[in-house]
Amino acid sequence: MSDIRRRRVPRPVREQQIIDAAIRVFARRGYHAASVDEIAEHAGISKPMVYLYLDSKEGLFLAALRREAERLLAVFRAAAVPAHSPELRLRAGLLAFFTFVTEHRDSWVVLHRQSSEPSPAITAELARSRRALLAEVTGLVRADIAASDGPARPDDDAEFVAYTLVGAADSLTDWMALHPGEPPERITLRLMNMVWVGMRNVLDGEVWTTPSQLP
Amino acid sequence: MSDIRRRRVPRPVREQQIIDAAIRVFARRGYHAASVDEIAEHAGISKPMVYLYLDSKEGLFLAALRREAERLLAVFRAAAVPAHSPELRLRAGLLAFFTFVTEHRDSWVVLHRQSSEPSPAITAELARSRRALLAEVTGLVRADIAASDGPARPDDDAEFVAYTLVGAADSLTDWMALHPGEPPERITLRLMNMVWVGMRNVLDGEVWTTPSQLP
DNA sequence: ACGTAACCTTACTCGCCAGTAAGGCTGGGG
DNA sequence: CCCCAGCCTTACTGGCGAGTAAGGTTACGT
Repeated sequence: MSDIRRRRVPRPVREQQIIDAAIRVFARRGYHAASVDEIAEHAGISKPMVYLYLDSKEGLFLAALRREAERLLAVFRAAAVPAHSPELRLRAGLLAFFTFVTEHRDSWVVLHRQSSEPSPAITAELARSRRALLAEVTGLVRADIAASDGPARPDDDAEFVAYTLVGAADSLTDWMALHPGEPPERITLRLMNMVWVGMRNVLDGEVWTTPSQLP
Repeated sequence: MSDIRRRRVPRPVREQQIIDAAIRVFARRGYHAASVDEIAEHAGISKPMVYLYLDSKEGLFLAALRREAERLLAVFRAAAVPAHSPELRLRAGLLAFFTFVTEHRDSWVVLHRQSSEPSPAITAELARSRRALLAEVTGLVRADIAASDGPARPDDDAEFVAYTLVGAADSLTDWMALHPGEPPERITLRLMNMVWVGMRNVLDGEVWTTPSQLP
């Protein structure tokens, strides 16, 4: 788009352009249906360049995956700093997440909606990135437990809560698509509202009991 | 496996066998990487039979999708009957869901972990099945609102709660894989515990407020 | 000025797999 | 007993797309 039609771009720049294009195409078509030719074209380049710089289709996908996973994790970590109280850390983390998804929808699609791909390497990398996020949230929850006065709970519980939170946030990602007006702040607020009290219940070992006898 | 090697199986039976095989293979490989040949082999048959009965690879996938979506929805509906109180309905529904996933893991993988497939028809069908589940849950939540004494809440809230619940349950599906011993009953209990109070908060319009000033 | 490394292209090969043509079995109804 | 409807097979075609061979072109350092 610049005035000078920049041919002959240096490698590091071109690599990022290729990854940018890859994310767009992978998000739209999925790993298998995406063709390297189409990605090359989006990057304003021909196919052999992709192979020269990124080795293979799988290598390209992995590079894209890693870059975006890194981005998301960085944003989350930067937001949920230990300076805040547990509640505010969680709130900030959720807000950062919803904001990221809003602003980088394609990245999110590639990051999350691509399971059951053939290559073990890809499956592994996908799992790794999700685990990293889960670990971060689990850490948050555990910190909250440590700060609270209740008895030490088994790790299982922190993990359980983390899975619930991440899954809920993930699904609300779809809800956002249905309500384009809704700002991330409102979604975060509602989710906090819904989840905060119950979290304390689980972590304090309080048990929900069936209000009348079971059938 | 039976004593008589049953060649020449009647069509309706064979169709179900093909769909059974398809679910196993699609779950393992994903839509694109799965080959019709492999599915045919799993069904103890040759490829043209698949095309004769199910038309195309896409038709086969759609048939599998529809059958399993139907199953899951039926199980959920049967459990969450209106006879119970809202809480017990939700509990029963969640329990049915977790039980289904435990017993039909492949079906669940095909049903949920297959987005961003090329064909619009498949994307549409996948979305339809998820929407059906969400609609069911939203209905439950709405029924709960109606039963409660609070002011009429906008529909948005019921939908929001439903997305949260479905997403949480979905993600806990992964948690189950990590904790094979855990029975569906315990998972359901914990999730109810975590979510029930907060649900009331959201539906009653109570607002979580930041405990100290925001950064 | 000019060589060379880095950038980039056209024009292939080759294997895989969806889909099909052409016809062989077999068993139940007349 | 015999025939035909419905079950099933082997053996193809055709195209798509990952990966590559072979070489052309620019710009930067000296």
